[in-house]
Amino acid sequence: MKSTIDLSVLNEPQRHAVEHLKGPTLVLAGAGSGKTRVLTHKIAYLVSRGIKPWRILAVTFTNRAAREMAGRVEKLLNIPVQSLWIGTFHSICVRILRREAERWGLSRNFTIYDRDDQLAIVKKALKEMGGQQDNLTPGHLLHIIGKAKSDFVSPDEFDSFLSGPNKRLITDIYLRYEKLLKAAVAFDFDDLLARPVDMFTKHPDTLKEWQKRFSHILVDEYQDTNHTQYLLMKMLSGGSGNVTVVGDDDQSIYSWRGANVRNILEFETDFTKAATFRLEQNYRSTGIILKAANAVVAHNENRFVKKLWTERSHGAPVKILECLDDRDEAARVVDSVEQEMKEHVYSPKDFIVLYRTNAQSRSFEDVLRRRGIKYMIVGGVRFYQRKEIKDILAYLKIIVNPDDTVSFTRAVSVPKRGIGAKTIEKLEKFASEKGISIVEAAARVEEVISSGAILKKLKKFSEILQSISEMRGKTGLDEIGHALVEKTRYKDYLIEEYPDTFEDRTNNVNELITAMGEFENITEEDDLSSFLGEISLMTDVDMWDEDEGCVTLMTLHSAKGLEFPSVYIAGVEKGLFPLPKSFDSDAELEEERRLFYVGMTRAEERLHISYAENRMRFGGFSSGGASMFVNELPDDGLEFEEINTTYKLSNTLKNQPVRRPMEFEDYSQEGPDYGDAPFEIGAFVRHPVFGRGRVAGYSGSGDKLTLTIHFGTQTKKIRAKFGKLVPA
DNA sequence: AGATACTCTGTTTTT
DNA sequence: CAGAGTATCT
Repeated sequence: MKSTIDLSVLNEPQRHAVEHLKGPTLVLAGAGSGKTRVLTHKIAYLVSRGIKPWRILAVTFTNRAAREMAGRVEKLLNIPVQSLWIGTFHSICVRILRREAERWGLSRNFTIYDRDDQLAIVKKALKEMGGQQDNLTPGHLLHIIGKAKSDFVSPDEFDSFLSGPNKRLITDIYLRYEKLLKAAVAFDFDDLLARPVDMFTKHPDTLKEWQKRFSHILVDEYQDTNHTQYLLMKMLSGGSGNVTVVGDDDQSIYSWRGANVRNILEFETDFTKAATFRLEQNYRSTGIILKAANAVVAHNENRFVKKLWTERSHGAPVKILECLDDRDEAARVVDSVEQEMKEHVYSPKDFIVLYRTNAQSRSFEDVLRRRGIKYMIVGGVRFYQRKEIKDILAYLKIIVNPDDTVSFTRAVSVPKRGIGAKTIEKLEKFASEKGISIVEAAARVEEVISSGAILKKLKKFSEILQSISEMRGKTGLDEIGHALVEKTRYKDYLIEEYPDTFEDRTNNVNELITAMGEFENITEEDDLSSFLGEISLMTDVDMWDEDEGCVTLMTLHSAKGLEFPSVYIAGVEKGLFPLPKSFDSDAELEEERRLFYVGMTRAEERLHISYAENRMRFGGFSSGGASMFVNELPDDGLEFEEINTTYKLSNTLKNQPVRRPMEFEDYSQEGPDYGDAPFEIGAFVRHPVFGRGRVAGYSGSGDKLTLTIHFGTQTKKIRAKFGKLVPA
């Protein structure tokens, strides 16, 4: 399977990074500098040099990236390469765990618990430990547990890993949590990574085999790996030492999830004789966009300083949209999208709207829908997180893993069967006494419960499970799905329970069944467990189809690794981005800034940044205004489009294309205080409350300026708090 | 066991 | 404001 790979399309550092086949390799790749290109070419190059595809392990950040990478490698090689090991850390670990389960004394039919499942377990543990203590919420506990697991803190070290008065209690809950997981034959997300590391430590012989298997390891987005992932990578590459990591410390945005930037910062000292390649030429963005992004991220202290450059022309200015409130923001962003579609050759799919929090999508959704523009929201309620989907999956999960109590509890209660907490508790107790699974306990219900009605209902439930179980392995997955929905009369349940939304929900169920039918099993597992394993690791970005012809909306986090001709970053405002909480520490604030940087560098041709003066949030509104990040943008190449449109016409500012937003404070009236004005006498201004006016005079100076403004017939004194006026 | 009415609480980001 | 959790009723 030899073919030659054309490396002439690469620039010099890219080519050197590709050709450097032996030993640890660090590729510091700035945004848009072609890191994916380096990775795909390196893989293809390795194969062309005779390395067997199945001896190459490539780790990506999302399943989507894995899929794309595989596609690009195939294109380069012009042959299919199914045997390549490519996927996220999580999906690769699942494959390893299933293969090694028996030798490691684990079950291969484990369930993967998502956050909701984890929450159920931790609540149970908390309850058993005497209920909730002050400030020890289930979410908080999960955070601690997750942190320990992603730092690879062992159970014995856990105690010293903690500090504070609740130390003992947290440890107890943690141990109980682990027990419950074990009893349910389930792994949480962090276990998927930690277990293999743990097992490789205890079983060096199996580790040796895997080390021998992988002659080359490549890791993408290395700046967002956590300690456990680092250990795993180091272990697996221990044999050959041929490990290539690619990343950009400026794009590290997942430390809250346990990612450790130190992994990339200390790679060179950690892997001796590491070769480092820097990719600093940006091919994605226009000069202005790149300059703006560079200027913003330069405010961070803790980083490798690099100089990203481009040969591209300057391009259009970065546009700042100042808006009244979130609805106004959505309207103006969509206005701008429509205008750009008209003026340029853009189609809906060329646009992306990015925001800090999922909740912000709503106002955009409203406007887009009203104007009949096709759009797609990525993230938010993920498909496999929807209630109706999780209901169906719960049945499938207990068929694969009858010990999965969380799924059992869910399945047995939808559709409502009149089986409640008490009954489930009894079954659980019986199961643990007899050493049988909870599903089996339900089948032997007559040994547990005497009540006729409940007995009958549980029998019926067991029969459904039984009949579906029998189909396993004999028919297509979609037929199993159909039968399940049929037998549980799930659609009737939806109609009854959700009269308003049952149509959407039914569609989702149908979509799930379709997905089951289309599922292609690439592992040697049975179809059902492999399907379940894969979809638990699926995210919305993985399913997103970029060719739909829609305007896309997603969070800044989800946008990592993507690029679009025209990008809108919404809600770059005080109190929202950076989130107030991030002022706790420089590290957090810098991460917010990197997130902004990631957003900016998604843009190829046009970048827009918007913020609102007021935003609807939990009932009331809160005031915002330009974020500190807006003020970090360089003056060159910015264009403000303000609430006060008359402003632009004002002669006094004709030669000042760049202006900071200014704040107004009106002490003479109550109500929203915002607006802006030049302080020259005679200038036109518009005040949100009083409307259009003309400056008649002013007193004071600096940021304590009082303007006298004629609003038609009435004259008002308005105190204006200016930022600074920036000369052209 | 489940429905209803109420309070509380919390609001990042996600493999 | 919405979703979760709790108390109280049927």
